[in-house]
Amino acid sequence: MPDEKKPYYITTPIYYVNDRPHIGHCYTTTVADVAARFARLLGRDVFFLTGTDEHAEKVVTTARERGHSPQEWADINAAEFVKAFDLMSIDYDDFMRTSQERHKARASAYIKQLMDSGDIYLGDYKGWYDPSQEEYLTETVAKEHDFKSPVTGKPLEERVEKNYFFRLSKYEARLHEALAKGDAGEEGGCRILPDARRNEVLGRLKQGLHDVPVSRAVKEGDADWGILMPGDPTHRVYVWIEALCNYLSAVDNTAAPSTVDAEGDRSRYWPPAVHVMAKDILWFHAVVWPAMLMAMGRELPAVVYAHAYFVAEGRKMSKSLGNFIEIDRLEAYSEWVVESERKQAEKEGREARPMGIDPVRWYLATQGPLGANDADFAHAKFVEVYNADLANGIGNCASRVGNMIEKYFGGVVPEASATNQDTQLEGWWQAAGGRVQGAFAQFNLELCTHLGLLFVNEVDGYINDTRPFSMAKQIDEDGVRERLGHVLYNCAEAVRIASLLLFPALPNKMAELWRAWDCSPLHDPADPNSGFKASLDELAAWGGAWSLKPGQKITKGPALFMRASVDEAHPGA
RNA sequence: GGCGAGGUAGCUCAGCUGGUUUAGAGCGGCGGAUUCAUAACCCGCAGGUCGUGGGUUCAAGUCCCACUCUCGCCA
Repeated sequence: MPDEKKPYYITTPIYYVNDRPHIGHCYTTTVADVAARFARLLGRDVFFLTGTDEHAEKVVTTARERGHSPQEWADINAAEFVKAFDLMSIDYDDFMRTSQERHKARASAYIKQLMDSGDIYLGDYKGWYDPSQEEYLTETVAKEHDFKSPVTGKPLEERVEKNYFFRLSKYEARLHEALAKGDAGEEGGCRILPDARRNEVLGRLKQGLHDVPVSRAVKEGDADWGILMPGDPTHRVYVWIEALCNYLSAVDNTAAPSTVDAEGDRSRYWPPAVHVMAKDILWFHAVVWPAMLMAMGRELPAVVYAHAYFVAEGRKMSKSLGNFIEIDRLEAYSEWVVESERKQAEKEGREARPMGIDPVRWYLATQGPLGANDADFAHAKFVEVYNADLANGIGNCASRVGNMIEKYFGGVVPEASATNQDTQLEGWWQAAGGRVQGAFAQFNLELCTHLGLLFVNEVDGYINDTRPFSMAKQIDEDGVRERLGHVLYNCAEAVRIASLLLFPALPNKMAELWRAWDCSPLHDPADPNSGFKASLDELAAWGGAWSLKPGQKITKGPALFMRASVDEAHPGA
């Protein structure tokens, strides 16, 4: 037992609370969840943070339109995210809401520290103001519209306003250094992944850094929403800056009130192992945030991972096309009862079961835009991947192994080979199992997951080679029963080990398998979010303490994943 | 406009510093074998001008140039 578990802190962005949860939020969060589950499986002391970003001005406006206070409106929408992540089987450790006192107090303290050190100063902000919309436009947008309001067409006003700025320019050299160290994998560095994104940041960094505004002037009649600049109630902390602070505020035990008093000491989690996000907010996370941390004398996140986007049926998702894949659509998939399951259930005289959320998680985790390129969420592809990996893969394999043990050995796990005569599967695992740690260290979740699937393929091949079903026909002949037992033990043990690697992506279904096979490595077999009883190297040791024991009962149960057909009625419409 | 990535089998992609063979994998498709299993699993097949045109070299998806198309980042 490793007595010292290395902390692993992973975060998603906190999501804009005015949004409705959609596939983008779910993707980022699922990726983080899969990573967190792998980390837990590898025996790490994991802290997984997600949450909502609530202090935008738009929240005030929308709340007013709907007849709510900003807080009420934020409560309503934050609850939607909680619900969505619940649906996705996300096992986060904390859900940070920026309107919570703990965050406001700590974030405020960070800003004050930066003001005291001179890293935040009062300066002049020059910009193009659209009086009709009461907002500033960026230089680009202003130029695009010929310095006229995009809405009313009236001329924009060039305005100067007092603003607080963060001295980003001061940290240019140190940022270069930190990113270089991150590339080299050195301690204290900050690594940007994937590489294509790192290059973009580096390229932009070369053009030099300007100080960035970190406040907005408080206007007459503004709602009391957000965090005021410490010592200056005429300015509010810009939401972006404040939002970034949540990563620190969630685990900080120095600012008041510290986590020691409120949540328990979480300081061991800093710095984060990885911030996961979509590429649009990379700059803030890879440059502004690390610079702020430097200014505060804090350690930097080890990895900043910026994935690309999901598109829908080959088309970019947009409001105008109205083709956003919202949470309801993912929920519909989880409730999909495929035809083959319906028929099978009828035959067996049981209730047909929906496929659950795991197939959606699987698709997101294995087909998602983890690299620099966008990925497609298409119904036909969903069905293809579902059939190939889940129904024909782990589902079918678990089913054929379970069936043979039930049929030939009355559902009792047979004796393992004592003679070491058959090491095909065990050998495969010994060769491949070690790759999991390395792949995880590179944040290569696809490989981690894929290794589980490869092992399942190996079992399928082994069954075809050894033909236990043929042996069963001569089971009364000398030694056949014993040999058959060995073969099936190997199959079952290999499937058990594979299921460990598949668990992070398929927590519900693998937990179901473990219940059926009476071998749950979880503290509470009924709860896929309960912790592991040991770490992977122990749990997955062939014939080790956590292996299947001869004599234990295996129940075949209904198939984990029944084949779907692109032709049948589906929830994609 | 500036900087960057890339165009390889129907689809998604591997192919590092040029020469292991007739350019690979997965999925789909096609054919075969098998029956423990979910029309599944296993085995075999895909003949793709490696975006276009030049060039370097004994030898180029793999280097150079031009062109073209797609995409990303930025102002």
